[in-house]
Amino acid sequence: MEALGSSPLFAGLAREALAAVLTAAHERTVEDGETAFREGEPADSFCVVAAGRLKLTQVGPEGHEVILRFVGPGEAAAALAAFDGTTYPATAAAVGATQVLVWSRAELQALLGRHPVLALNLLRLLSERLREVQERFRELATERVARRIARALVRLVRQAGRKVEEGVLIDMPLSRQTLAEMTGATLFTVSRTLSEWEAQGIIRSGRERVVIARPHALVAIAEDLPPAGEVKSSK
Amino acid sequence: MEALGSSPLFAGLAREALAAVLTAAHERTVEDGETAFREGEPADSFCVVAAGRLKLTQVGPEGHEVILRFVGPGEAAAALAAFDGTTYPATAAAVGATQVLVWSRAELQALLGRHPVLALNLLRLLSERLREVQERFRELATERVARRIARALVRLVRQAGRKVEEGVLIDMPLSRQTLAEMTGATLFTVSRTLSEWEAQGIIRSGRERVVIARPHALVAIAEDLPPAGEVKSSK
DNA sequence: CTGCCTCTTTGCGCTGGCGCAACGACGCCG
DNA sequence: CGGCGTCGTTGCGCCAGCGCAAAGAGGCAG
Repeated sequence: MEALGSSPLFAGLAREALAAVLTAAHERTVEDGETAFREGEPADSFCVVAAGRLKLTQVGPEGHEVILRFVGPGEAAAALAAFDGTTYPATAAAVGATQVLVWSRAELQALLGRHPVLALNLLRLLSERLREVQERFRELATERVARRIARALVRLVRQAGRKVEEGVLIDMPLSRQTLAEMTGATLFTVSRTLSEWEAQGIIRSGRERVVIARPHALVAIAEDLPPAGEVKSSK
Repeated sequence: MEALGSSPLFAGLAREALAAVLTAAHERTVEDGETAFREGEPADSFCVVAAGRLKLTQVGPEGHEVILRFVGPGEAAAALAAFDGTTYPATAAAVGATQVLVWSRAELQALLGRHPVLALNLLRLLSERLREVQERFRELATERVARRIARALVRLVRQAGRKVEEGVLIDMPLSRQTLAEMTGATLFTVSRTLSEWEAQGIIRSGRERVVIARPHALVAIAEDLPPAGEVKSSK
Protein backbone atom coordinates (compact mmCIF):
# COMPACT_ATOMS: atom_id res chain seq x y z
CA MET A 1 0.00 0.00 0.00
CA GLU A 2 2.79 2.38 0.84
CA ALA A 3 4.43 1.53 -2.46
CA LEU A 4 1.43 2.96 -4.23
CA GLY A 5 2.15 6.44 -3.07
CA SER A 6 5.38 6.46 -4.99
CA SER A 7 3.84 5.00 -8.13
CA PRO A 8 4.10 7.41 -11.07
CA LEU A 9 0.35 7.18 -11.24
CA PHE A 10 0.03 9.22 -8.07
CA ALA A 11 3.03 11.43 -8.48
CA GLY A 12 2.43 15.07 -7.74
CA LEU A 13 -0.52 14.48 -5.47
CA ALA A 14 -0.49 16.21 -2.11
CA ARG A 15 -0.42 13.86 0.85
CA GLU A 16 -4.04 14.37 1.80
CA ALA A 17 -5.20 14.20 -1.80
CA LEU A 18 -3.44 10.88 -2.13
CA ALA A 19 -5.15 9.65 0.99
CA ALA A 20 -8.52 10.75 -0.36
CA VAL A 21 -7.89 8.97 -3.63
CA LEU A 22 -6.82 5.78 -1.92
CA THR A 23 -9.72 5.68 0.48
CA ALA A 24 -12.11 6.04 -2.43
CA ALA A 25 -10.85 2.71 -3.69
CA HIS A 26 -12.41 -0.61 -3.01
CA GLU A 27 -9.93 -3.33 -2.11
CA ARG A 28 -10.10 -6.81 -3.50
CA THR A 29 -8.10 -10.02 -3.46
CA VAL A 30 -7.92 -12.14 -6.59
CA GLU A 31 -6.78 -15.71 -6.11
CA ASP A 32 -4.21 -17.34 -8.33
CA GLY A 33 -5.69 -18.02 -11.72
CA GLU A 34 -8.90 -16.15 -11.01
CA THR A 35 -9.74 -13.13 -13.12
CA ALA A 36 -10.15 -9.54 -12.06
CA PHE A 37 -12.12 -8.85 -15.23
CA ARG A 38 -12.72 -10.49 -18.56
CA GLU A 39 -12.39 -9.41 -22.14
CA GLY A 40 -15.72 -8.28 -23.52
CA GLU A 41 -17.42 -7.57 -20.21
CA PRO A 42 -18.78 -4.06 -19.81
CA ALA A 43 -15.95 -2.03 -18.40
CA ASP A 44 -17.00 -0.39 -15.21
CA SER A 45 -13.89 -0.21 -13.14
CA PHE A 46 -10.31 0.83 -13.06
CA CYS A 47 -7.71 -1.29 -11.27
CA VAL A 48 -4.32 -0.78 -9.75
CA VAL A 49 -2.29 -3.71 -8.53
CA ALA A 50 -1.24 -3.35 -4.91
CA ALA A 51 0.58 -6.66 -4.58
CA GLY A 52 1.04 -9.63 -6.85
CA ARG A 53 0.69 -9.63 -10.58
CA LEU A 54 -1.97 -9.66 -13.27
CA LYS A 55 -1.64 -11.23 -16.68
CA LEU A 56 -3.49 -9.40 -19.45
CA THR A 57 -4.57 -11.61 -22.32
CA GLN A 58 -6.71 -11.50 -25.41
CA VAL A 59 -8.11 -14.46 -27.26
CA GLY A 60 -8.66 -14.73 -30.98
CA PRO A 61 -11.74 -16.19 -32.66
CA GLU A 62 -10.10 -19.63 -32.87
CA GLY A 63 -9.20 -19.66 -29.22
CA HIS A 64 -5.57 -18.71 -29.72
CA GLU A 65 -4.47 -16.76 -26.69
CA VAL A 66 -2.11 -13.82 -26.66
CA ILE A 67 -0.47 -12.18 -23.66
CA LEU A 68 -0.43 -8.40 -23.89
CA ARG A 69 1.55 -7.72 -20.76
CA PHE A 70 2.00 -8.37 -17.07
CA VAL A 71 0.93 -5.76 -14.56
CA GLY A 72 2.98 -5.48 -11.41
CA PRO A 73 2.53 -3.59 -8.13
CA GLY A 74 1.81 0.09 -8.58
CA GLU A 75 0.78 -0.36 -12.19
CA ALA A 76 -2.67 0.16 -13.59
CA ALA A 77 -4.81 -2.22 -15.57
CA ALA A 78 -7.87 -1.35 -17.58
CA ALA A 79 -6.76 2.22 -17.77
CA LEU A 80 -8.39 2.59 -21.10
CA ALA A 81 -11.63 0.94 -20.20
CA ALA A 82 -12.43 3.76 -17.87
CA PHE A 83 -12.55 6.33 -20.66
CA ASP A 84 -13.88 4.99 -23.89
CA GLY A 85 -15.68 2.77 -21.46
CA THR A 86 -17.35 0.15 -23.52
CA THR A 87 -15.92 -3.25 -22.74
CA TYR A 88 -12.64 -4.55 -21.37
CA PRO A 89 -10.26 -5.25 -24.21
CA ALA A 90 -8.48 -8.01 -22.33
CA THR A 91 -8.81 -10.52 -19.55
CA ALA A 92 -6.83 -9.98 -16.36
CA ALA A 93 -5.87 -13.16 -14.54
CA ALA A 94 -3.96 -13.19 -11.28
CA VAL A 95 -0.51 -14.78 -11.20
CA GLY A 96 -0.38 -15.85 -7.61
CA ALA A 97 -2.75 -14.32 -5.08
CA THR A 98 -3.04 -10.67 -5.96
CA GLN A 99 -4.35 -7.56 -4.24
CA VAL A 100 -5.97 -4.92 -6.38
CA LEU A 101 -7.47 -1.53 -5.70
CA VAL A 102 -10.61 -0.88 -7.66
CA TRP A 103 -12.35 2.36 -8.53
CA SER A 104 -15.67 2.52 -10.31
CA ARG A 105 -15.82 4.61 -13.43
CA ALA A 106 -17.91 7.22 -11.70
CA GLU A 107 -15.47 7.51 -8.82
CA LEU A 108 -12.57 7.76 -11.19
CA GLN A 109 -14.21 10.48 -13.22
CA ALA A 110 -14.91 12.42 -10.07
CA LEU A 111 -11.33 12.05 -8.87
CA LEU A 112 -10.01 13.16 -12.23
CA GLY A 113 -12.10 16.29 -12.00
CA ARG A 114 -10.94 17.00 -8.46
CA HIS A 115 -7.26 16.24 -9.04
CA PRO A 116 -6.31 17.29 -12.56
CA VAL A 117 -2.76 16.06 -12.09
CA LEU A 118 -4.17 12.55 -12.06
CA ALA A 119 -5.37 13.02 -15.61
CA LEU A 120 -1.91 14.10 -16.68
CA ASN A 121 -0.35 11.13 -14.98
CA LEU A 122 -2.75 8.83 -16.73
CA LEU A 123 -1.96 10.45 -20.05
CA ARG A 124 1.69 9.77 -19.51
CA LEU A 125 0.93 6.22 -18.53
CA LEU A 126 -1.21 5.51 -21.56
CA SER A 127 1.42 7.10 -23.76
CA GLU A 128 4.03 4.71 -22.51
CA ARG A 129 1.74 1.76 -23.00
CA LEU A 130 0.95 2.81 -26.52
CA ARG A 131 4.58 3.29 -27.31
CA GLU A 132 5.41 -0.15 -26.04
CA VAL A 133 2.62 -1.95 -27.86
CA GLN A 134 3.52 -0.21 -31.09
CA GLU A 135 7.07 -1.33 -30.73
CA ARG A 136 6.05 -4.89 -30.07
CA PHE A 137 3.78 -4.69 -33.06
CA ARG A 138 6.69 -3.74 -35.25
CA GLU A 139 8.80 -6.53 -33.82
CA LEU A 140 6.12 -9.08 -34.47
CA ALA A 141 5.78 -7.87 -38.03
CA THR A 142 9.44 -7.71 -38.91
CA GLU A 143 11.57 -9.89 -36.65
CA ARG A 144 12.23 -13.60 -36.35
CA VAL A 145 11.01 -15.67 -33.50
CA ALA A 146 14.35 -16.08 -31.73
CA ARG A 147 14.83 -12.38 -31.46
CA ARG A 148 11.32 -11.81 -30.22
CA ILE A 149 11.85 -14.39 -27.51
CA ALA A 150 15.09 -12.73 -26.52
CA ARG A 151 13.34 -9.38 -26.27
CA ALA A 152 10.55 -10.85 -24.21
CA LEU A 153 13.09 -12.25 -21.76
CA VAL A 154 14.90 -8.94 -21.56
CA ARG A 155 11.63 -7.20 -20.74
CA LEU A 156 10.75 -9.78 -18.15
CA VAL A 157 14.10 -9.31 -16.49
CA ARG A 158 13.37 -5.62 -16.23
CA GLN A 159 9.95 -6.30 -14.71
CA ALA A 160 10.67 -9.24 -12.51
CA GLY A 161 14.38 -9.86 -12.50
CA ARG A 162 16.05 -10.97 -9.29
CA LYS A 163 19.75 -11.50 -8.90
CA VAL A 164 20.73 -15.01 -7.93
CA GLU A 165 24.09 -16.65 -8.01
CA GLU A 166 23.66 -18.28 -11.40
CA GLY A 167 22.61 -14.99 -12.98
CA VAL A 168 19.31 -13.16 -13.10
CA LEU A 169 16.20 -15.13 -12.27
CA ILE A 170 12.87 -14.16 -13.75
CA ASP A 171 10.91 -14.19 -10.56
CA MET A 172 7.58 -15.61 -11.63
CA PRO A 173 6.32 -18.90 -13.01
CA LEU A 174 7.21 -18.78 -16.69
CA SER A 175 6.27 -21.71 -18.88
CA ARG A 176 7.24 -22.23 -22.53
CA GLN A 177 3.59 -21.79 -23.34
CA THR A 178 3.56 -18.41 -21.63
CA LEU A 179 6.60 -17.24 -23.55
CA ALA A 180 5.00 -18.49 -26.74
CA GLU A 181 1.88 -16.45 -26.09
CA MET A 182 3.96 -13.37 -25.42
CA THR A 183 5.90 -13.64 -28.65
CA GLY A 184 3.43 -15.01 -31.16
CA ALA A 185 5.25 -18.32 -31.47
CA THR A 186 4.43 -21.89 -30.52
CA LEU A 187 5.54 -23.58 -27.36
CA PHE A 188 7.62 -25.98 -29.45
CA THR A 189 9.61 -23.30 -31.10
CA VAL A 190 10.18 -21.60 -27.77
CA SER A 191 11.34 -24.85 -26.24
CA ARG A 192 13.79 -25.50 -29.05
CA THR A 193 15.15 -21.99 -28.90
CA LEU A 194 15.66 -22.08 -25.15
CA SER A 195 17.34 -25.49 -25.41
CA GLU A 196 19.79 -24.02 -27.86
CA TRP A 197 20.54 -21.04 -25.63
CA GLU A 198 20.96 -23.34 -22.70
CA ALA A 199 23.49 -25.37 -24.69
CA GLN A 200 25.34 -22.12 -25.35
CA GLY A 201 25.32 -21.26 -21.67
CA ILE A 202 23.28 -18.12 -22.15
CA ILE A 203 20.47 -19.26 -19.89
CA ARG A 204 19.64 -21.97 -17.44
CA SER A 205 16.09 -23.14 -17.27
CA GLY A 206 13.85 -25.55 -15.46
CA ARG A 207 10.19 -26.15 -15.01
CA GLU A 208 8.49 -22.74 -15.31
CA ARG A 209 11.76 -21.16 -14.35
CA VAL A 210 14.32 -19.22 -16.39
CA VAL A 211 17.63 -17.80 -15.23
CA ILE A 212 19.62 -15.59 -17.53
CA ALA A 213 23.27 -16.47 -17.07
CA ARG A 214 24.75 -14.10 -19.63
CA PRO A 215 22.39 -11.16 -20.00
CA HIS A 216 24.52 -9.26 -22.47
CA ALA A 217 24.54 -12.26 -24.81
CA LEU A 218 20.76 -12.25 -24.72
CA VAL A 219 20.67 -8.54 -25.40
CA ALA A 220 23.01 -9.12 -28.31
CA ILE A 221 20.46 -11.49 -29.80
CA ALA A 222 17.59 -9.14 -29.06
CA GLU A 223 19.35 -6.22 -30.68
CA ASP A 224 21.37 -8.04 -33.30
CA LEU A 225 24.67 -6.61 -32.29
CA PRO A 226 27.29 -8.63 -34.14
CA PRO A 227 25.28 -11.74 -33.45
CA ALA A 228 27.53 -14.16 -31.63
CA GLY A 229 27.92 -14.15 -27.87
CA GLU A 230 31.42 -14.79 -26.61
CA VAL A 231 32.40 -15.57 -23.08
CA LYS A 232 34.80 -12.85 -22.17
CA SER A 233 35.31 -10.49 -25.04
CA SER A 234 34.73 -7.02 -23.77
CA LYS A 235 32.78 -4.34 -25.68
CA MET B 1 -10.69 24.15 -40.21
CA GLU B 2 -14.38 24.16 -39.38
CA ALA B 3 -14.28 20.37 -39.32
CA LEU B 4 -11.85 20.54 -36.42
CA GLY B 5 -14.45 22.03 -34.13
CA SER B 6 -16.53 18.89 -34.38
CA SER B 7 -13.57 16.55 -33.89
CA PRO B 8 -13.94 14.48 -30.73
CA LEU B 9 -10.66 15.98 -29.65
CA PHE B 10 -12.34 19.32 -29.07
CA ALA B 11 -15.72 18.10 -27.96
CA GLY B 12 -17.11 19.86 -24.93
CA LEU B 13 -15.10 23.03 -25.41
CA ALA B 14 -17.01 26.30 -25.30
CA ARG B 15 -16.91 28.28 -28.52
CA GLU B 16 -14.45 30.87 -27.31
CA ALA B 17 -12.26 28.25 -25.65
CA LEU B 18 -12.09 26.40 -28.92
CA ALA B 19 -11.11 29.59 -30.68
CA ALA B 20 -8.38 30.20 -28.12
CA VAL B 21 -7.05 26.70 -28.54
CA LEU B 22 -7.03 26.94 -32.30
CA THR B 23 -5.35 30.31 -32.43
CA ALA B 24 -2.58 28.97 -30.20
CA ALA B 25 -1.73 26.55 -32.96
CA HIS B 26 0.87 27.09 -35.58
CA GLU B 27 -0.25 26.10 -39.06
CA ARG B 28 1.91 24.17 -41.45
CA THR B 29 1.71 22.54 -44.85
CA VAL B 30 3.52 19.28 -45.49
CA GLU B 31 4.04 18.36 -49.11
CA ASP B 32 3.35 14.89 -50.45
CA GLY B 33 5.98 12.50 -49.20
CA GLU B 34 7.58 15.00 -46.84
CA THR B 35 7.57 14.27 -43.14
CA ALA B 36 5.94 16.21 -40.34
CA PHE B 37 8.29 14.54 -37.87
CA ARG B 38 10.59 11.56 -37.77
CA GLU B 39 10.99 8.58 -35.49
CA GLY B 40 13.66 9.18 -32.91
CA GLU B 41 13.69 12.97 -33.09
CA PRO B 42 13.10 14.73 -29.79
CA ALA B 43 9.37 15.12 -29.53
CA ASP B 44 8.47 18.72 -29.06
CA SER B 45 5.15 19.13 -30.73
CA PHE B 46 1.67 17.81 -30.99
CA CYS B 47 -0.09 17.67 -34.37
CA VAL B 48 -3.62 17.55 -35.60
CA VAL B 49 -4.36 16.99 -39.25
CA ALA B 50 -6.56 19.72 -40.71
CA ALA B 51 -6.68 18.41 -44.26
CA GLY B 52 -4.98 15.57 -46.07
CA ARG B 53 -3.51 12.51 -44.44
CA LEU B 54 -0.42 11.40 -42.57
CA LYS B 55 1.10 7.95 -42.67
CA LEU B 56 2.69 6.83 -39.40
CA THR B 57 5.51 4.36 -39.81
CA GLN B 58 8.23 2.69 -37.80
CA VAL B 59 11.31 1.05 -39.16
CA GLY B 60 13.08 -1.95 -37.74
CA PRO B 61 16.83 -2.35 -37.34
CA GLU B 62 17.09 -4.08 -40.73
CA GLY B 63 15.21 -1.33 -42.51
CA HIS B 64 11.94 -3.20 -42.65
CA GLU B 65 9.18 -0.63 -42.53
CA VAL B 66 5.85 -1.02 -40.78
CA ILE B 67 2.79 1.19 -41.07
CA LEU B 68 1.12 1.85 -37.74
CA ARG B 69 -1.84 3.83 -39.02
CA PHE B 70 -3.09 6.62 -41.21
CA VAL B 71 -4.19 9.87 -39.62
CA GLY B 72 -7.04 11.70 -41.28
CA PRO B 73 -8.56 15.18 -40.84
CA GLY B 74 -9.50 15.98 -37.26
CA GLU B 75 -7.29 13.23 -35.88
CA ALA B 76 -4.20 13.72 -33.76
CA ALA B 77 -0.71 12.44 -34.35
CA ALA B 78 2.07 12.29 -31.83
CA ALA B 79 -0.42 12.45 -29.03
CA LEU B 80 1.86 10.42 -26.86
CA ALA B 81 5.00 12.30 -27.62
CA ALA B 82 3.63 15.30 -25.86
CA PHE B 83 3.48 13.54 -22.50
CA ASP B 84 6.20 11.06 -21.94
CA GLY B 85 7.92 13.46 -24.26
CA THR B 86 11.16 11.85 -25.16
CA THR B 87 11.28 11.09 -28.86
CA TYR B 88 8.72 10.48 -31.55
CA PRO B 89 7.97 6.79 -31.76
CA ALA B 90 7.14 6.96 -35.46
CA THR B 91 7.68 8.92 -38.63
CA ALA B 92 4.75 10.88 -40.06
CA ALA B 93 4.83 11.28 -43.82
CA ALA B 94 2.20 13.20 -45.76
CA VAL B 95 0.05 11.33 -48.25
CA GLY B 96 -0.72 14.13 -50.66
CA ALA B 97 -0.28 17.72 -49.60
CA THR B 98 -1.41 17.94 -46.01
CA GLN B 99 -2.29 20.75 -43.61
CA VAL B 100 -1.45 20.24 -39.98
CA LEU B 101 -1.95 22.29 -36.86
CA VAL B 102 0.98 22.18 -34.52
CA TRP B 103 1.22 22.99 -30.83
CA SER B 104 4.47 23.01 -28.95
CA ARG B 105 4.67 20.87 -25.85
CA ALA B 106 4.64 23.92 -23.64
CA GLU B 107 1.57 25.34 -25.30
CA LEU B 108 -0.20 22.04 -25.07
CA GLN B 109 0.59 21.68 -21.39
CA ALA B 110 -0.72 25.15 -20.77
CA LEU B 111 -3.90 24.46 -22.70
CA LEU B 112 -4.45 21.23 -20.82
CA GLY B 113 -4.23 23.11 -17.56
CA ARG B 114 -6.64 25.78 -18.74
CA HIS B 115 -9.15 23.43 -20.33
CA PRO B 116 -9.30 20.20 -18.35
CA VAL B 117 -11.84 18.72 -20.70
CA LEU B 118 -9.08 18.56 -23.27
CA ALA B 119 -7.16 16.18 -21.08
CA LEU B 120 -10.18 13.93 -20.80
CA ASN B 121 -10.67 13.99 -24.55
CA LEU B 122 -7.06 13.04 -25.06
CA LEU B 123 -7.39 10.21 -22.58
CA ARG B 124 -10.31 8.86 -24.56
CA LEU B 125 -8.34 9.22 -27.74
CA LEU B 126 -5.29 7.42 -26.47
CA SER B 127 -7.50 4.70 -25.07
CA GLU B 128 -9.00 4.02 -28.45
CA ARG B 129 -5.57 3.97 -30.06
CA LEU B 130 -4.28 1.55 -27.50
CA ARG B 131 -7.27 -0.68 -27.92
CA GLU B 132 -6.80 -0.75 -31.65
CA VAL B 133 -3.09 -1.47 -31.59
CA GLN B 134 -3.60 -4.25 -29.08
CA GLU B 135 -6.17 -5.81 -31.33
CA ARG B 136 -3.89 -5.61 -34.33
CA PHE B 137 -1.15 -7.10 -32.24
CA ARG B 138 -3.31 -10.08 -31.48
CA GLU B 139 -4.24 -10.46 -35.11
CA LEU B 140 -0.66 -10.39 -36.19
CA ALA B 141 0.21 -13.02 -33.62
CA THR B 142 -2.62 -15.40 -34.31
CA GLU B 143 -4.11 -14.93 -37.76
CA ARG B 144 -3.09 -15.82 -41.30
CA VAL B 145 -2.05 -13.30 -43.83
CA ALA B 146 -5.21 -13.39 -45.93
CA ARG B 147 -7.36 -12.52 -43.00
CA ARG B 148 -5.10 -9.72 -41.90
CA ILE B 149 -5.23 -8.21 -45.35
CA ALA B 150 -9.00 -8.47 -45.34
CA ARG B 151 -9.13 -6.69 -42.00
CA ALA B 152 -6.81 -3.98 -43.20
CA LEU B 153 -9.06 -3.35 -46.18
CA VAL B 154 -12.14 -3.25 -43.99
CA ARG B 155 -10.47 -0.66 -41.76
CA LEU B 156 -9.39 1.38 -44.74
CA VAL B 157 -12.93 1.39 -46.07
CA ARG B 158 -14.07 2.79 -42.77
CA GLN B 159 -11.40 5.49 -42.87
CA ALA B 160 -11.37 6.41 -46.51
CA GLY B 161 -14.20 4.56 -48.23
CA ARG B 162 -16.09 6.32 -50.98
CA LYS B 163 -19.06 4.82 -52.76
CA VAL B 164 -18.58 4.44 -56.49
CA GLU B 165 -20.62 2.46 -58.95
CA GLU B 166 -18.43 -0.65 -58.83
CA GLY B 167 -18.58 -0.76 -55.04
CA VAL B 168 -16.59 1.06 -52.38
CA LEU B 169 -13.38 2.74 -53.41
CA ILE B 170 -10.58 3.21 -50.94
CA ASP B 171 -9.94 6.83 -51.62
CA MET B 172 -6.18 7.09 -51.35
CA PRO B 173 -3.20 5.73 -53.24
CA LEU B 174 -2.82 2.20 -51.96
CA SER B 175 -0.01 0.04 -53.31
CA ARG B 176 0.57 -3.63 -52.61
CA GLN B 177 3.68 -2.57 -50.77
CA THR B 178 1.62 -0.32 -48.51
CA LEU B 179 -0.83 -3.08 -47.70
CA ALA B 180 2.08 -5.39 -47.01
CA GLU B 181 3.55 -2.94 -44.52
CA MET B 182 0.20 -2.61 -42.81
CA THR B 183 -0.26 -6.34 -42.37
CA GLY B 184 3.21 -7.68 -41.78
CA ALA B 185 3.31 -9.52 -45.08
CA THR B 186 5.31 -9.16 -48.29
CA LEU B 187 4.13 -7.32 -51.34
CA PHE B 188 4.16 -10.60 -53.25
CA THR B 189 1.82 -12.33 -50.91
CA VAL B 190 -0.49 -9.33 -50.93
CA SER B 191 -0.48 -9.27 -54.71
CA ARG B 192 -1.32 -12.94 -54.93
CA THR B 193 -4.09 -12.64 -52.39
CA LEU B 194 -5.68 -9.67 -54.11
CA SER B 195 -5.46 -11.42 -57.47
CA GLU B 196 -7.36 -14.32 -56.02
CA TRP B 197 -10.05 -12.08 -54.57
CA GLU B 198 -10.31 -10.27 -57.85
CA ALA B 199 -10.86 -13.58 -59.63
CA GLN B 200 -13.66 -14.25 -57.14
CA GLY B 201 -15.23 -10.89 -57.85
CA ILE B 202 -14.77 -9.66 -54.31
CA ILE B 203 -12.64 -6.69 -55.29
CA ARG B 204 -11.50 -4.80 -58.35
CA SER B 205 -8.05 -3.34 -58.30
CA GLY B 206 -5.62 -1.35 -60.37
CA ARG B 207 -2.44 0.55 -59.90
CA GLU B 208 -2.51 1.86 -56.31
CA ARG B 209 -6.25 1.56 -56.36
CA VAL B 210 -8.64 -0.90 -54.71
CA VAL B 211 -12.41 -1.07 -54.99
CA ILE B 212 -14.33 -3.44 -52.80
CA ALA B 213 -17.11 -4.91 -54.89
CA ARG B 214 -18.60 -7.24 -52.32
CA PRO B 215 -17.85 -5.82 -48.90
CA HIS B 216 -19.69 -8.49 -46.96
CA ALA B 217 -17.61 -11.20 -48.62
CA LEU B 218 -14.52 -9.40 -47.44
CA VAL B 219 -15.90 -9.10 -43.95
CA ALA B 220 -16.65 -12.80 -44.05
CA ILE B 221 -12.98 -13.45 -44.69
CA ALA B 222 -11.90 -10.99 -42.03
CA GLU B 223 -14.17 -12.53 -39.35
CA ASP B 224 -14.27 -16.13 -40.51
CA LEU B 225 -17.96 -16.42 -40.78
CA PRO B 226 -18.57 -19.65 -42.64
CA PRO B 227 -15.71 -18.85 -44.95
CA ALA B 228 -17.07 -18.81 -48.47
CA GLY B 229 -18.63 -15.74 -50.03
CA GLU B 230 -21.68 -16.36 -52.11
CA VAL B 231 -23.25 -13.94 -54.51
CA LYS B 232 -26.74 -13.52 -53.25
CA SER B 233 -27.41 -15.63 -50.22
CA SER B 234 -28.77 -13.40 -47.51
CA LYS B 235 -27.63 -13.51 -43.87
C1' DC C 1 4.03 8.79 -79.77
C1' DT C 2 7.84 7.21 -77.34
C1' DG C 3 10.40 6.22 -73.56
C1' DC C 4 10.92 5.69 -68.86
C1' DC C 5 9.76 4.77 -64.31
C1' DT C 6 7.09 2.73 -61.01
C1' DC C 7 3.87 -0.63 -59.70
C1' DT C 8 2.15 -5.30 -60.40
C1' DT C 9 1.94 -10.17 -61.59
C1' DT C 10 3.43 -14.84 -61.66
C1' DG C 11 6.47 -18.82 -61.60
C1' DC C 12 9.74 -21.34 -58.91
C1' DG C 13 12.39 -22.87 -55.17
C1' DC C 14 13.22 -22.67 -50.41
C1' DT C 15 12.77 -22.58 -45.40
C1' DG C 16 11.30 -20.95 -40.84
C1' DG C 17 8.38 -22.31 -37.97
C1' DC C 18 4.14 -24.93 -37.18
C1' DG C 19 1.69 -29.22 -35.79
C1' DC C 20 1.63 -33.57 -33.95
C1' DA C 21 3.12 -37.60 -31.45
C1' DA C 22 5.78 -39.91 -28.34
C1' DC C 23 8.59 -39.78 -24.68
C1' DG C 24 10.88 -37.92 -20.57
C1' DA C 25 11.24 -35.20 -16.29
C1' DC C 26 9.68 -32.94 -12.44
C1' DG C 27 6.75 -32.08 -8.52
C1' DC C 28 2.78 -32.84 -5.79
C1' DC C 29 -0.46 -35.56 -3.19
C1' DG C 30 -2.07 -39.35 -0.94
C1' DC D 1 7.25 -44.01 -2.35
C1' DG D 2 4.33 -44.76 -6.06
C1' DG D 3 1.08 -42.71 -9.06
C1' DC D 4 -0.48 -38.93 -11.70
C1' DG D 5 -0.88 -34.62 -13.75
C1' DT D 6 1.57 -30.96 -15.75
C1' DC D 7 5.31 -29.29 -18.16
C1' DG D 8 9.24 -29.83 -21.22
C1' DT D 9 11.90 -32.08 -25.14
C1' DT D 10 12.78 -33.89 -29.57
C1' DG D 11 12.12 -36.10 -34.08
C1' DC D 12 9.66 -35.81 -38.29
C1' DG D 13 6.86 -34.11 -41.94
C1' DC D 14 4.74 -30.36 -44.00
C1' DC D 15 3.14 -25.97 -45.78
C1' DA D 16 2.27 -20.91 -45.67
C1' DG D 17 4.55 -17.44 -46.93
C1' DC D 18 9.05 -15.46 -48.19
C1' DG D 19 12.59 -14.11 -51.66
C1' DC D 20 14.03 -13.44 -56.12
C1' DA D 21 13.85 -12.91 -61.06
C1' DA D 22 11.74 -11.82 -65.14
C1' DA D 23 8.17 -10.12 -67.59
C1' DG D 24 3.73 -7.23 -68.01
C1' DA D 25 0.95 -2.85 -67.39
C1' DG D 26 -0.16 1.72 -66.49
C1' DG D 27 0.88 6.51 -66.05
C1' DC D 28 3.56 10.72 -66.90
C1' DA D 29 6.92 13.76 -69.26
C1' DG D 30 8.81 15.51 -73.14
